[in-house]
Amino acid sequence: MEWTTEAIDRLRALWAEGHSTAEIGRRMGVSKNAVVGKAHRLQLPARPSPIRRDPAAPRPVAAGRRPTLPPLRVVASIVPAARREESAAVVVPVAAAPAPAPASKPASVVRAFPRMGARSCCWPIGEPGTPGFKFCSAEAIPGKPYCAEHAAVAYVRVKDRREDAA
DNA sequence: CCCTGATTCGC
DNA sequence: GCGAATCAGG
Repeated sequence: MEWTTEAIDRLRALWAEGHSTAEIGRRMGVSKNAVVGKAHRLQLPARPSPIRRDPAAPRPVAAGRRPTLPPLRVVASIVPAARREESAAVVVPVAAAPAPAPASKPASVVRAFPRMGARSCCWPIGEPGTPGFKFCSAEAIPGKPYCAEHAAVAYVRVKDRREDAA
């Protein structure tokens, strides 16, 4: 979005008229995030925020962006099924997945992937891209990519994710 | 689920 | 600077 002076004027006007950020976004053809972002930068008068932010509060870590987890890119490609699990978040042993430089499929990982169709646990053991890397390979729960032991770790309820991820 | 605005930070 | 991702609340 190129914030021309005209666009900024319009944003200011709509903001002053009390439209919601999403509404302003719709009218201007941008996302509401773009609107709030720009409004914030312009230091337009803040709206009453629905959320409570204790100023000196123990903010989890980073509100906006999660800490960068390049590993998830690699791991996600290893265990795509896990990402589709409803209402669940995937937890992966971080130590097991420090992504090597390339974000695109490392051949070593591809080679290490268990034969598709073999219902063996896909839980990564060791470091992807290193010689010792392998998968758990215990018998997986039918319909899940992991054995019972690792499925218990891999699938956590989303609402509980914060506790675990913290 | 839908919605709200605020904040962070990779780009 | 931009804005998606994420937050937290209704």
